[in-house]
Amino acid sequence: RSGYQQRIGAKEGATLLSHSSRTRTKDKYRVVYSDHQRLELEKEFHYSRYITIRRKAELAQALNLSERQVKIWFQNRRAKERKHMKKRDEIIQKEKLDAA
Amino acid sequence: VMILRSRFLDARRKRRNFSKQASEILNEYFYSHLSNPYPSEEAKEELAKKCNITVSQVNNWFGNKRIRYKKNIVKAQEEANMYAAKAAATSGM
DNA sequence: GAACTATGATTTACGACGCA
DNA sequence: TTGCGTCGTAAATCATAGTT
Repeated sequence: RSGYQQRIGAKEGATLLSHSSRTRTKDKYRVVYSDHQRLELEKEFHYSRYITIRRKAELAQALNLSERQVKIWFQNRRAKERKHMKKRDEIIQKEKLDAA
Repeated sequence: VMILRSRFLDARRKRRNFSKQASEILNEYFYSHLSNPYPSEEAKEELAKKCNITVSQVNNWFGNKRIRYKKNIVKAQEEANMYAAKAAATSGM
């Protein structure tokens, strides 16, 4: 799954400039979460990488975030973990310089 | 507790600029694929190898490059439009 | 060396697609 | 059909390196 069909074939410039119609119903493109919100989310993640429906509702309430934001935060957090894992063993594989 | 852990471990953000040579390779790819500056996973791996950086860094580089390139174009265009309008108003007087 | 700019990395929020 | 999962990304923001 590489590359989005919608972009393929777009004319130069148009590709980069056209995507401006992104919906984003939020007032701000993105908000910065407080240290407290981040800490609590991080604690929950440490407890379990996949949050339950119930805990999601409780956390959202406690942190004054929407359940959607909590859901997406967990998705992003797992993506971050995968990215770090990938980067770690990419570096390990780089120690193939023994040949050199 | 882990409060300062983020601030401290976030020191991963210690960075060094890429070598002039690596930047050259990345820019060559970007500008020769301006119509679709989205390298495939394979292309990213090849670029990473040639630049001696990780694939994540290639991803970061393209992400930053695309948005900054676009911003410069938009900014230049707005400036051009602003002066064009100003010139039009002046000559109109 | 303080101010400013460039640049690499990280953080929110989605769109597109997958699967149960 | 709903709904959460991943993947790849935009755009904003952060932190530091480089420049003036």
